[in-house]
Amino acid sequence: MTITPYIPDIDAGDLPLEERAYLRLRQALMEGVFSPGAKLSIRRVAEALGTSPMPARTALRRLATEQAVDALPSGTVLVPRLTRAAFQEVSAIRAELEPLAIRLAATRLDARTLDALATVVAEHDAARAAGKPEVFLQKDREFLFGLYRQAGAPMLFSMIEALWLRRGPLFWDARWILMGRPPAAAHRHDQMLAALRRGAGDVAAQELKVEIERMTAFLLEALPFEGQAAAAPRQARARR
Amino acid sequence: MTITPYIPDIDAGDLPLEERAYLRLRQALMEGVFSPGAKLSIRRVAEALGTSPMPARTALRRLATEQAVDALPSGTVLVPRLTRAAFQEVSAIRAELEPLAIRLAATRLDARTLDALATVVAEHDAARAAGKPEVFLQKDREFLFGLYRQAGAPMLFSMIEALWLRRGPLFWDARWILMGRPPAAAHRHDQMLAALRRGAGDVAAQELKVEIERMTAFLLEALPFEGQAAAAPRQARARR
DNA sequence: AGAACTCAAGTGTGATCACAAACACCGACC
DNA sequence: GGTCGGTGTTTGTGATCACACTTGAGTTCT
Repeated sequence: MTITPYIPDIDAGDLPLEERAYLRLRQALMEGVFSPGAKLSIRRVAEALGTSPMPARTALRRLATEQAVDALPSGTVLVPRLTRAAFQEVSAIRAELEPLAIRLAATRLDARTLDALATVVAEHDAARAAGKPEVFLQKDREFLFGLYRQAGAPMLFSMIEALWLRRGPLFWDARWILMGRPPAAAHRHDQMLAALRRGAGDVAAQELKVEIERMTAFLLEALPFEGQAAAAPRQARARR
Repeated sequence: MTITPYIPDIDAGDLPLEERAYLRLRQALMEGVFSPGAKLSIRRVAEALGTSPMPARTALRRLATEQAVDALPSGTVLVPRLTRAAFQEVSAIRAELEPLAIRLAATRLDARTLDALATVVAEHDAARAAGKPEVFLQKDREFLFGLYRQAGAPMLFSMIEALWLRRGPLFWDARWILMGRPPAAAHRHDQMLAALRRGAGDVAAQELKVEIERMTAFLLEALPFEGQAAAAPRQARARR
């Protein structure tokens, strides 16, 4: 069965084709366009992108480097299927890095940014009330990354992005479950904003850490993880 | 002046040329073979690697993706020159991730591994006494990464590697300064091992965090960041 | 009928080529 | 002397092609 996935376009400026291919695939991955376990063949992706295989090849290799996709020994690329252990690992790293980003951002936030973020939280809650999981998840991302961007730490930012990227396919499956959580337990974004307004970066960071750990525990219960997967990284390949 | 740096070979098994190119460049970068600010042209790297430009191109793009090198808008790749802020950022991330790795590893260490690591610490001290900075730094890496590998967290491991990669060129310049530090203040590896032997992973993690923060503070004082490096730019051996 | 084999289509890899933009160098000009 | 402009080179990009390996379906043999 050869599926040719639809890959959403982006508002590409004059970027090189390779860069555009990379960004488009990245976006598609984070939005859960590909189902876990799907095979991403170079030629087929190129076809879907409307380019020659070359840009698709480099883009896929780059994604494999940051472990956003898995690469088989043969070089074939698969959409990762997070195991229980891998999910726990991603969450543990998030629980360290994202609070760090909050602490760094706390010293640089101004009132205007805080107000903008409060709006995002309101939209987030509205999306939950309206039963729109896509908007719900998007606003969640928007709030947190809006905060992380203020940290002024580009490397940290891209590392966090990579973690979310890897988590993407899983969260797409979990979107209904996540939105259905009791609001009281669901998010602490209001409390975080309040802490940040009074300059208590450490408190906000701790709130976030708790939120991540709580959601992780919840999903470990709620989600049916499959036994095996998360292909091993490329090793020596048999060649005779 | 076209310098064609010597790039050390690796014990490549059967890997594709692109993968080998990536690993070789990565290794060279971490060992400080390239001086900060150097321009890495695709064709020249390919020549030094003995391949066509193609594998060199993909390898450089991959390194740029994980921010191990800097990419100009034109696509040209430069060896990063760490600014003061970037060095602080890398250190702050290390201070979160590496203790996490220690905590994860603590529950999985066995006596044999601990003994092997104790040997590495001994060699580390011997290298300091003998005044061999290359061995000194190498043993330091060997000890810590030997520990991190035991964490059983592949994604965390490769993120830490990426941080060291970025820090590589800087540390090469700092090798004499680092080795000259008073031994008492220099490393807490013995204390870490002792803590791990009695199962106190949190204590070991805290030791490491303190070590990282202390070394960062030390280097922020000792290294001339904005101007040019103290040591004469290490010249790569001309090849041809 | 079940298993091993065969073969053709599909796959990733890497070299080569064409092209446009960026760059460096050197002379002419103010 | 310093600045500007033109020109030849070098650079990154992307398409195309050849090749070896993998894969899977169809066939044949036991």
